Amino acid sequence: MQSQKKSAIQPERDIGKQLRAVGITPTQQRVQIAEILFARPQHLSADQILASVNSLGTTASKATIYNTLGLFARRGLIREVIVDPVKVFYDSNTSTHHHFFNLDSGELTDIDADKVVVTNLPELPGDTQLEGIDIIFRVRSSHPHEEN
Amino acid sequence: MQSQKKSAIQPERDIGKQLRAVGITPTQQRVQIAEILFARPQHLSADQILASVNSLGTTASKATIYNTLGLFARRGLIREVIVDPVKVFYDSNTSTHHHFFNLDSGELTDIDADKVVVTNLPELPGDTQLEGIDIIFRVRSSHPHEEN
DNA sequence: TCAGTAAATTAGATAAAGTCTATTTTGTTG
DNA sequence: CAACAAAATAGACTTTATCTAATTTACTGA
Ligand SMILES: [Mn+2]
Ligand SMILES: [Mn+2]
Ligand SMILES: [Zn+2]
Ligand SMILES: [Zn+2]
Repeated sequence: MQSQKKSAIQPERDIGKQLRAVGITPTQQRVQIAEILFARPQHLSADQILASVNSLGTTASKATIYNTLGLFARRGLIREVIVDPVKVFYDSNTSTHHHFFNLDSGELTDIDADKVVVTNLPELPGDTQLEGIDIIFRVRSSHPHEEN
Repeated sequence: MQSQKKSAIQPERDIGKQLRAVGITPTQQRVQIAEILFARPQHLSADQILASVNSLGTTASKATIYNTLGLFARRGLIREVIVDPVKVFYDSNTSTHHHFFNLDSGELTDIDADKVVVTNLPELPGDTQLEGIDIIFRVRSSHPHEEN
């Protein structure tokens, strides 16, 4: 049993492989960020991720957070969701799906792709190719709404 | 023909009525902003509207631009479109429709509602009411795409 | 082991969109 | 014209995100 692997769970290794699989060198910071995001399907802002990383042992700078999130998104490990005018959400659920966005709470919720069926599609503008379709159901918490 | 209306076109009056119809006092600045937006269906940023207003006779401050756009949106005269992470688009087309968003050029284009048919709708989360559905087709100008 | 190198991280400056506050301007009404 | 309310304004401020120049880390090959 000398030079054998330890039997303890090594999630870091797993994530390391996941990152290498898409050509990303798994640094300490990147692994931390990935661990947070990939723990479960969720929607986090850069700020939340920064806070989360720095609440654990290792810290990462704001610049690294943004660099890493951009890199992960370009490599398809996460998805950027633009629904809130003030900040981007990073979505660790990369399967095709849609969103409820609660305008009152700012909460973002997943909708399974098969819950929404789009039958008729428009033809694309000349010389463009489709990158993706975003469907957002904007909802309000139903208490008597004001206007003005 | 003494106290009769002049025969010249008076678009200001028209816009004045449109504003009053939704309970907005038509001030000089608001009318200017409305004239620019309502000239045709289009997607403009606050910055573009500010520049446009100030290139004409009357000027308006940044604060007034934002106040007015917010007011118009709340009263349903225009629609806010959230697709670009860095700025909001104000859409003078308030009929139900969807959008192409060209990620390369930042250009936003309308899609008639009847070009896209959504057959299956998800049930809303408990105690929320639907405010609207946004469907965005993200496209790229088709030249060999880079990654990294 | 260690020098050499490239990749990654970092602090902090900077940029841009949008909001807020205190003040002034404008318009209305008696 | 006086009194008042609504609207506009300058500029300070906040927040998200990017950029830059310097430092740190990690890998490679002798
Ligand atoms: Mn904003
Ligand atoms: Mn942004
Ligand atoms: Zn999602
Ligand atoms: Zn539109």
